[in-house]
Amino acid sequence: MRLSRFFLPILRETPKEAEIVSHRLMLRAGLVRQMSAGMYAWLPLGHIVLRKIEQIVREEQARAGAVELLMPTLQSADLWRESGRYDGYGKEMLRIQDRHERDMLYGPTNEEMITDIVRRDIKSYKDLPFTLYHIQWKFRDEIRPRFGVMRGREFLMKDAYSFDLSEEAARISYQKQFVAYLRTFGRMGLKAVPMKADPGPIGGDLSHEFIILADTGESEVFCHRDLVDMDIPGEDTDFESDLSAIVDGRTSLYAATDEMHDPARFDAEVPEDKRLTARGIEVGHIFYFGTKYSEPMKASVQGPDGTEVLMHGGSYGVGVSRLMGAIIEASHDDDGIIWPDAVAPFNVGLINLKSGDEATDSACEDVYAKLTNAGLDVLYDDRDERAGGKFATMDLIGLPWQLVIGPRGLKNGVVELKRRATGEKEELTIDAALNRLTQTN
RNA sequence: CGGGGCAUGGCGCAGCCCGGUAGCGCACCUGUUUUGGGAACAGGGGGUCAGAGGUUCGAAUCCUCUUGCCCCGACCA
Repeated sequence: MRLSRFFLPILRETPKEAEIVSHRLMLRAGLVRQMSAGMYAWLPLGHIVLRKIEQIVREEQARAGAVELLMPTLQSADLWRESGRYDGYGKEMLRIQDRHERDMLYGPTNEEMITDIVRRDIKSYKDLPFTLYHIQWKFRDEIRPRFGVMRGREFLMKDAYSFDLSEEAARISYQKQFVAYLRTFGRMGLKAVPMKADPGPIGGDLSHEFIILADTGESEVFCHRDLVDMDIPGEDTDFESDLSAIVDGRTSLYAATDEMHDPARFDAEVPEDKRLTARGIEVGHIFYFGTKYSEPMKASVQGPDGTEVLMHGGSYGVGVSRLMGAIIEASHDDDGIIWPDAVAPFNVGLINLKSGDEATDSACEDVYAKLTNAGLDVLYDDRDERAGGKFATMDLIGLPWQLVIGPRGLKNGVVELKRRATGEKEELTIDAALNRLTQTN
């Protein structure tokens, strides 16, 4: 992509409404613009990152055996009356009427709808188990939206729903999502700690939140220090095998959010030098809720002996749009964002130090074509701008690599390659730079 | 919803107390000189001063109401 033809409105000064660093940087780097309280337009650069995050979520859901579908954003109130949540959900649910004055709502979550879909066609225990998910916009009419996309009213969420014949079987589905989440967040360069959580209005008796430690986190969390730096399960993890060892390895150490925190247990179970009290950002939340929805909505199958058995359910959410904020909170410096390689909107920023200079232009065009042909996503700053502004822009938007080409270097046959995360700069020949970039990406 | 605050060009702000018809920095456009880590000079474009009503010869400025947004608390991916 040529920057001269892209839409990248960067801000030199910080809009005053942005308090936390991720919000400031998202506005400054041209990722989002606020349209009204808690609702954001995703500008091209932000949209690319959103898609990258989604893609990682998809790949790990597939690995765990979950199947994607897509449900509507608007739902009929009748389904929620059936489950009993229409009155219980409160003002956070945006309620609307269509032209026939039918009660509708903008879905804050989809347990009812997925249960309705499943109950219509699944009649036999032989069809179980399965897990369905979608990545769809949700709306929760938050009392006070804040922190940019971290607590918006409209937000993109991955929500998965498992259906099993029994509680024991459902716990296996739960474990698959648990491990999938470890991999999902790990691939984004995040250290996510699963913590015992309050099931809240979704209901149920088994629940974990996945928390990113960050000073600007909304909740206080308490955990065993060793949980923070645990390795993520490898690509070769067999999701059809028993995952208990991986799950138990995390859940056996103390970790709790403030509403579940038990100071006495914390002190008793965790040696003093391993006690970690910090703030955290919730990026995922998983629940096992048994027959909470299948019972009122009559979602059952016939068992082997011919009797009706209620399906046991769980639901598993990832805040996809929130993750972008969380990633930036975890990875930035004074100059701007530092995207982890896996979610960076482009692999390389190519800086032409002297647009209009024939030799420099043609060297840049050549490099741009070669990198693009090699399958790399390149943002080529071909604008007729001063060098300082180009460097500042590239640092702000945080692409993993910056390749700098100017007439002075070309005279000596070298270009500069900079790693954004470390600030390391290296002068090397164009061919060496191309090799380095194509081999490491 | 309770408490606090803000609303003036794309962004950051001054002007308001003490009414006289809008200004600064950055950004943007043109030209010249520049050009290797946010250039200089000259010229220029852009504003229903959040909206409505009122007071007044005259309102960004004073009064009333409304709306939007932000911050602190209770809720959540």
